[in-house]
Amino acid sequence: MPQDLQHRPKVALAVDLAIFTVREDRFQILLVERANQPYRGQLALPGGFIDTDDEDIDVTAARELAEETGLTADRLHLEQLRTYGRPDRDPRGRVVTVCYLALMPDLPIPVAGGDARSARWAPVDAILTGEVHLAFDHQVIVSDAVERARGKLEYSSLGAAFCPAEFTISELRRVYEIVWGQQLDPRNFHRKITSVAGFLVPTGERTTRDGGRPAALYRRGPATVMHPPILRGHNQNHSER
Amino acid sequence: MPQDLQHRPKVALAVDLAIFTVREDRFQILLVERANQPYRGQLALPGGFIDTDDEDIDVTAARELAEETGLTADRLHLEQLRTYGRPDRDPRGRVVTVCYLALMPDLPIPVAGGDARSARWAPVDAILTGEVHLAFDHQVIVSDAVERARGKLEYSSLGAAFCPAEFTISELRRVYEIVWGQQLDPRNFHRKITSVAGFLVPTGERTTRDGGRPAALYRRGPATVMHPPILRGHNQNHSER
DNA sequence: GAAATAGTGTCTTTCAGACATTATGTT
DNA sequence: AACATAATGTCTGAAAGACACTATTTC
Repeated sequence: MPQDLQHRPKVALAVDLAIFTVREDRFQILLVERANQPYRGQLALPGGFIDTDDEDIDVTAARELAEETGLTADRLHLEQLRTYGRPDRDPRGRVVTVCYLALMPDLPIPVAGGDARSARWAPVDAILTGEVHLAFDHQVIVSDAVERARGKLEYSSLGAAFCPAEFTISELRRVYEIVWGQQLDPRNFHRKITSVAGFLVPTGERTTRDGGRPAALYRRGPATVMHPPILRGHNQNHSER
Repeated sequence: MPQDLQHRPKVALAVDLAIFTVREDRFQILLVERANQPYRGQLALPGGFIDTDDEDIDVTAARELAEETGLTADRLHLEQLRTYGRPDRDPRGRVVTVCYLALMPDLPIPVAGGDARSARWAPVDAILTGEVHLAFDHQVIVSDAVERARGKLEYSSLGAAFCPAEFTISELRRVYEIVWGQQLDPRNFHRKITSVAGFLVPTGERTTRDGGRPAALYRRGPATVMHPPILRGHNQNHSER
């Protein structure tokens, strides 16, 4: 049994990103059109192979996110999702990919990154229904990522990651409604979200950008977890599965 | 930009396992003593490099679990935890490891697998406190794995994964108490756990192995998620973080 | 004024937490 | 009988869901 790495089989390791936003009243994900084979011309998740040996994969993901969106990782949420390693997932050979989940607000010029590939937003529904087809096993990855993102809204302050730095309660509620595809009662949402200490910090400012009575502006507070969580309806299967 | 994998830098890919059980009234994890350098003689998580190119990493994890415990993966719970890829985590060079979390009941001869390495159970507390030191970054991995396991008990039927095929409500409650390090009210636990449809299926049998009045035996039902969840006390920080 | 949205309050039901009581076995 | 644990029931308080009402802006 060899003690060094020379005799170990090695694999190509990729990092892929599922970058979500809420844009034009829809829950959307950033896709790129592949410039090269395989799957040339098809849509896929942005990502790439790891190329430096002196970099944590979390850092690689953050760097690629910055390349793709022009945003540094400290400005938005980035977390590891899962690693996918089916041997047949890439026709070129064994490629294992570590996937990350990122949530970002709808910023003016999020796309058109440094990369030459053309990036675009696509509604997640179109992918989940199979209406839009993706390269590799990215369909499955998107499905997992959406489930993770939706679940996280229940107990974390991550909904605010889709909002600009300062936002109103209504704007935050709209994010929840769009991501979950479900209407929420404005009064109860307001009560629930403001009752969590440290979750939202009022800026003191007000805005009328949503029309009607001016709404108080908030920014994200230090608290990240909500306990107990907001639950999205009872329409989920409690029993069977 | 090359289209094949020949020019891609590759890494050695490992699979490590965090195998938990409840044994002798303690929450324990399976560790092995390393037979080779680096960290020879030190305790570490069981695992190894992927050696076949035609195998999903999930399958690799299941196979190694079987080698280590003698149990097939369909008998116990196995899920991917996270991938760790700090460049300095292995002194031999770049090794990325995909870690898995496994939960198993306290079986008669779980250890003494086919592998030559000596395996042993260790209380997780000793690792979390730093009392027991582990090789590589396995300390961090165990910490993440424990947090995942504890959290999963809140909303899933995974507590039963620590129990034998047939178990009483009290035995299941003891699992929760030991994993969470927290006393639970027997009456309330009974009410809560039996109220979830499809969670526990009564076998019709009874046992007196716990003393006192005979308790009904149950086995795991088809339902896997509990909604709403059982919460472990209010002693967590709801706000700060 | 009307229309729109923000924010507060109230009522009801559900459920967690605390705890009493009864049931059924062993010694 | 005493003892141990199982199982069911009751009470209370907190919080979710449903919804009425008031407040403050624009048009």
